[in-house]
Amino acid sequence: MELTARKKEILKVVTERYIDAAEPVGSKYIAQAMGGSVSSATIRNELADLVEMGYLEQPHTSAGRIPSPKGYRLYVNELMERRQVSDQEAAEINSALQGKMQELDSVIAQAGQMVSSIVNYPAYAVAAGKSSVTVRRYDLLPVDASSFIAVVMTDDSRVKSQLLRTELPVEAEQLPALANLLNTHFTGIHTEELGSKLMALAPQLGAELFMPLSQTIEFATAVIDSSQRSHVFTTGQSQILRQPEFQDLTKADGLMSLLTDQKAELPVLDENTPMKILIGPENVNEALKDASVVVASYDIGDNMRGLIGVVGPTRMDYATVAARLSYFAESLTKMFGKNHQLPPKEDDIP
Amino acid sequence: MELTARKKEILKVVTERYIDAAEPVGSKYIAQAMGGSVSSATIRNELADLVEMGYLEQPHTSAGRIPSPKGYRLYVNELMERRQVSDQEAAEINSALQGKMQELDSVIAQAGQMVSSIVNYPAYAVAAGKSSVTVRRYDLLPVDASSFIAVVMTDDSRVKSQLLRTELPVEAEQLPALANLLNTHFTGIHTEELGSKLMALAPQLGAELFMPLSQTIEFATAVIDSSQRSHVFTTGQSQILRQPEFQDLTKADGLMSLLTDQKAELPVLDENTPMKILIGPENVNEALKDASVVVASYDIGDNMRGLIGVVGPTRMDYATVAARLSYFAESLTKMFGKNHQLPPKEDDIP
DNA sequence: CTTTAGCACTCCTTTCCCCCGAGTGCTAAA
DNA sequence: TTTAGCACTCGGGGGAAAGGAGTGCTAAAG
Repeated sequence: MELTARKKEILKVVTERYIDAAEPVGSKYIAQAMGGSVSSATIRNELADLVEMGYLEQPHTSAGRIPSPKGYRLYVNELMERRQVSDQEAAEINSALQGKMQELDSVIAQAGQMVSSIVNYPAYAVAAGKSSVTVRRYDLLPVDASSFIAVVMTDDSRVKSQLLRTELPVEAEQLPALANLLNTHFTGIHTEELGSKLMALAPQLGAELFMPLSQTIEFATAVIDSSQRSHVFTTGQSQILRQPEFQDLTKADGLMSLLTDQKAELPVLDENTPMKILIGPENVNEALKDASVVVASYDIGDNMRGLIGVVGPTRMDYATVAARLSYFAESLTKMFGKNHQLPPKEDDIP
Repeated sequence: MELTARKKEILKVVTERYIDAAEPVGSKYIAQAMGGSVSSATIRNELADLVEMGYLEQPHTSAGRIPSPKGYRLYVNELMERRQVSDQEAAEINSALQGKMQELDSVIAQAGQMVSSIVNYPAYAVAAGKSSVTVRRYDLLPVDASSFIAVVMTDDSRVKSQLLRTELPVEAEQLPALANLLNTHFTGIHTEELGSKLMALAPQLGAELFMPLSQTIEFATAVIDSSQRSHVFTTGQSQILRQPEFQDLTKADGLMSLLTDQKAELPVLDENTPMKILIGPENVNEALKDASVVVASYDIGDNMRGLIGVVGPTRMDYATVAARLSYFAESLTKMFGKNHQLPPKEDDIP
């Protein structure tokens, strides 16, 4: 059977109406919405076809129709009018982004919050880690006899520091030599090698040098780890309780757990994809089978990307969410790009 | 009317039964639970008294009784058997705490997670900030012509660092002098004074010195701010959906919002109080009026305290939660105390 | 071949009612 | 003061019935 223009129009009307009202849509409404050019009986014939073709579903015999995931997919791909954010929305987004230039993770988390409040669904923001981070440089600063500060700068320009306590006293004079050792042997290499290289060097060093060296390496490893790990921030979880489809506690529970305790399971985006819409069963995660996700990415700099996603019912307002989300992502890209350097990055501990 | 021993026993039976079953408790059950020494009719007389005295409530005329907040309060204060954590529980807690010695905020957030999974209620953890933090020391490290690293150490022994980009080139040779300036004029003073002092010094400095100075001060201000701000971490929110009393969506929604988007509203503990139980209407926050909170504090060192709280229905199992929470808090205090110094603290960005 | 009016039919939802039973409150006796 | 006895209350469960939105089919019209 062929998907005529009229069938598509009907599908569009059904989808948009269902997005709005969360109730099955009847033939009479559709006929009216289409300007009354055809009767409801004609519509009913078409509806039967659309059900047969798998674009619509019927909760029960005498109910109206709702879009199936396949129907949503077609709607999103072809039928949906790509909305533009209004000037007012754009102004709101821009003003919200103003002066928010803080540490990286904080900006990212706040972006999530803003998106959630803009679209009225829960949102999540991922600070994607670079795949392989190495240390570019070490500095050691004397504090007192039993402690010093280690400063580690990574090749993605993050700088982290920590106060380290030593068991044996360390002479302030030894620190430059130690730093020199670190900078010659322990820069530009991956985590695993750090340990082995340390072991290789161990015999040549006395305990009073080895200990602070190993502490610094341990710290550097932690820095790299946290730099590589993606942190996920979520907000607006309570929004899902306000959606009629999640009045059913079991569904809400699954989603809620996902959004609070299993954030890492939330869908991400492979490189080069600016935005993606995942509808119901298209999601891999079980808890998301009854939900949809819109996720977009933005550039941060130094080959790094941020991710921002919105979780809602399959019935979610894709046009609006997609428009706002992509505008938002673009704004973030611009914002990070403007200071054509990296933004002043700060340590990122979740 | 007097609160006889038997009345108290009845109140205890009712409370514990209700905690367990979440259903109103009838006179027959109580008579049986008390060993059958008295008849249900006698119990009914007593129950009527207890209702009159405000310790119990009756959902409707022909239903059993449930404890009122006042009843819970008496139960918690007097009747509840202070539970000890079992050896097994203690072992679990201890093993969970092993090797978790990471950065401060991370430890604290994890503590919240552990508590939540131990008690099966949502939990929150607060990293309480010190009231007035000042910078103890500055270091400036050269990077290249247009950037340098600022390292700031606060008087609560946190060390933070950031890469700062300058607009005008900075000579590496100027940095020590600049650091010296900072260390003489900008240590040990509060945030507000930092700015004014900077202004006072401005006329004496050229732009190529003033800019990096002011950037460093700005960074120091941010460090102090984030050090003073309390960060709240929450987990296990989805647990509340599993409580029968929160099947009512509106109540669940309020609590959920509180636990996800208004964390700052969660009750804290004034100094010197090791643990507190807040029952239903005793809570100030509207969303918590139908819930109870058990919150405990532990010592971190340097006069700092951490807070850990559990949110549940008023019917929550106070004895178990309180026992586990206080054991947990004590364990944390011990853990932080063991390294009688501060644990290696790391930068804490939420 | 498509569209349309007409109409019987389906099935969900709401409402009402009735009954059941747990539990009470009261009375009167032990 | 305690207890047995008993009438009474009230919420909850289970149909049955009414209501209504919407369908599917048929037959006629375009």
